[in-house]
Amino acid sequence: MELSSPFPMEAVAIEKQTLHDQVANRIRDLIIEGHLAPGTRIDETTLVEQLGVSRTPFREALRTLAAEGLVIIRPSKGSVVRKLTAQDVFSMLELLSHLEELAGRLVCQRASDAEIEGLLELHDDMLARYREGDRLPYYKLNQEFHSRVSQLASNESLREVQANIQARLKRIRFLGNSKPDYWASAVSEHEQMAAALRKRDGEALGQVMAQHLMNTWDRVKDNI
Amino acid sequence: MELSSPFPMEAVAIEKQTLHDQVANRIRDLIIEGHLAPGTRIDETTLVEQLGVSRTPFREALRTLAAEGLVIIRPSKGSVVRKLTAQDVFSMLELLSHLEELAGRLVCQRASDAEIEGLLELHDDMLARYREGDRLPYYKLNQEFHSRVSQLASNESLREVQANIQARLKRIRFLGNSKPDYWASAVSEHEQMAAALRKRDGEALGQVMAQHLMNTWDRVKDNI
DNA sequence: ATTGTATATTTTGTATACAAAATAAGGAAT
DNA sequence: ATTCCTTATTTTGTATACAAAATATACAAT
Repeated sequence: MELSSPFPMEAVAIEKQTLHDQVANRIRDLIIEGHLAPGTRIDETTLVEQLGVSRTPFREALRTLAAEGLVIIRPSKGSVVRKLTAQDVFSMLELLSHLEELAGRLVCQRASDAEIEGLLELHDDMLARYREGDRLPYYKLNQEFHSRVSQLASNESLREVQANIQARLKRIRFLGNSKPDYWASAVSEHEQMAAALRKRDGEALGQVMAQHLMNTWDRVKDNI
Repeated sequence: MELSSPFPMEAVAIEKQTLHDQVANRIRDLIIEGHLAPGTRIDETTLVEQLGVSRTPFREALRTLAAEGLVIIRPSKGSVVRKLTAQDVFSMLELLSHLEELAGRLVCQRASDAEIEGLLELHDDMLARYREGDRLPYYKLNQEFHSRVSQLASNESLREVQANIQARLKRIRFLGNSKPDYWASAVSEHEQMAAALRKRDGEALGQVMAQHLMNTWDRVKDNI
């Protein structure tokens, strides 16, 4: 496995995209960006028309989205955008915090010095964005940071599962960082992560990352 | 959430099964039971004929199986049964061991006395099957035991992820238990689990369950 | 024989057509 | 008006038909 490559995902993703995949991506975006609110019924006829495709690839897309947990298909009764209960979100964050804990420990064991260096640079970028108050770039870098930790843990299954949960939570996490005071504390947690990374202290890194996630829960729990 | 119900899964599964789901189940079985070996190309025309359905539900089934990680769809080039590399299996077991560790700890915190009692009974049954040398019933009870622990951890996301990984590993695990000496040591690990459960010692239970999985790796690693 | 190229065949992807549900609409009876 | 039943209408599920790739085959040139 080529772990030191900077773009392992992109390399495989070049595979020609089938219509089905494009549709899945578009619907996914609609859901994440809130154009299709949780609980909404997914109207095949209008959506199909809007996307300009036939029902066949559309329905295949729905199947994959259902498997990803973004959509619920109720046989003969249509599909709806999955609505997360507070309990759903808690269970995801609880699980995710343990996954990140594991990822943190593994990164310290398995990543090369250069890779750790790369993570720290990312962290510095984030900090700069925070100081400038550039919320969206910060958010993107944050995503990138976590997904890179996940990569560098060198456990493909772990990476997949984390990516899936992140995708489901995407909308909610964005919400969580929208209040400035929360932002400050999130940043300070990231400072701790960077410190642990520098020392390659897997135990500490794992702890902070887990804590970070459980704090996220506190931030969002009342908005669900 | 109804956690004390003995059959929460079955309750929702009653939902009328669409053809697509039946096909997915059948193909899944074919894969798990080894009738469709890893790496085999999935020939739509023959499979479709064999199952007596049209291509539409069949292809939808393939999509869900792909999302579950059992099948790989290469655009325009057909689908193949996913072949697990040693590294794949290791990454799954590494992840799974941490998930079970988490599940073990949570069960000790969250399950009722009656539920723990139920687990212990299951354990006794397993032991009886082991003494009689009834391999298949033991295997089934073992599956049941682990999936029940997963249930009683009261974290739906955790349960889903575990179930998915278990499904992917099913064939391999079956293999792992096929040698008698391995069986004995697996049983002794289960004894330790039961002991920890009786004391509600989450830490200990988590440790044994994780260890149990990593031993599984040792058992199977040369057969992949 | 080997390589290359053109053509035929198969396989895959998508659209449409038809069947079977489910839902909505329209009365009749109370 | 409310409930029930019957009949449209819409929506969902599945099969088939057509289009576009990919693969295999046949043959010529070297």
